[in-house]
Amino acid sequence: MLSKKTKYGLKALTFIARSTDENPVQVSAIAKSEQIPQKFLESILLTLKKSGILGSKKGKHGGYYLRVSPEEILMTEVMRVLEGPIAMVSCVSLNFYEKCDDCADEHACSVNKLMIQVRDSTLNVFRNTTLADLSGQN
Amino acid sequence: MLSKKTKYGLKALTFIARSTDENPVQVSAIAKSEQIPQKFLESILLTLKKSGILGSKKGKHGGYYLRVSPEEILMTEVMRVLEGPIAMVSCVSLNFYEKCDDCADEHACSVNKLMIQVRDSTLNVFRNTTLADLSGQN
DNA sequence: TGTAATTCCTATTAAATCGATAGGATTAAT
DNA sequence: ATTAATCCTATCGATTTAATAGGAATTACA
Repeated sequence: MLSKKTKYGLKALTFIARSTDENPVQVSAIAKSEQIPQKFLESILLTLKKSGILGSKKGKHGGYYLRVSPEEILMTEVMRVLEGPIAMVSCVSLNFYEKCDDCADEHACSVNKLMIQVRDSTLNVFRNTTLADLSGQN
Repeated sequence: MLSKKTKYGLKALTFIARSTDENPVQVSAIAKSEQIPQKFLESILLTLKKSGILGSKKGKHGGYYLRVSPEEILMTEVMRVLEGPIAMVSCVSLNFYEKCDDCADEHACSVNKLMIQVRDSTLNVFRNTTLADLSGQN
């Protein structure tokens, strides 16, 4: 299941992408509009900032903004930052690979084979979807 | 992430599908071969039995067996029994649908749109994979 | 220069879930 | 009867998740 962190993060990014204002978007505005607990949202946007997807301005009239245009923000990147590995088992993860301890030979493992297919089909979606698609700018 | 329950369950089903023995397959044999805690595996196989995928025979020389041939056992069914919903959010689940409380209009929700695509691409894999594929009988 | 408004940071908590274990009841073969 | 297997219920510890709390740092602007 998708974590609320990811769900809130995606909604927030969509909100920011849709904003036409000159000024950066404030956490309070997003929280109110999207019904997200503000303090929780703060920490999520901070994560997105540290990963380089968002930029921020502190102090009065501060807030968050996209560092690049929505068309350039791929779901692969967003999902990895918010949700972690895209693969359902780490032994088929491209970016977070780890060997299974209970599995001698990966290539002989039936779960491995299945999960590679799931990973690839999911990746195919995320690689072909940008924030612009989410925010309806295409 | 895939739960260990599902991972163990898939491995166990594969093991049973590969068994050429006349007699049903015993939990102890699977546990030993696949390095799965036996008591945990017991409860997993029981779940698979209650769902109708496995049959069982009690008492001495008892064990578990497939109720239909591997080619007829779809991953959609197995995954739903072991892991639950295939969708990442319940508002796009076909078999476990639930409305989001924080979301007024589903069709206007950017997360919803994205997760429908992920669901469909994952379903496409599970609908086209049977236990026979996992156990290498094709 | 002071005050208000905002992001930034750390710690804590409550609840839920997961993985595993324990102990025994029930059933069937020999 | 005895043995060996599934079946059933309950519990436990660890981890993760979602959220809250409190305040430090920074900036705009009067």
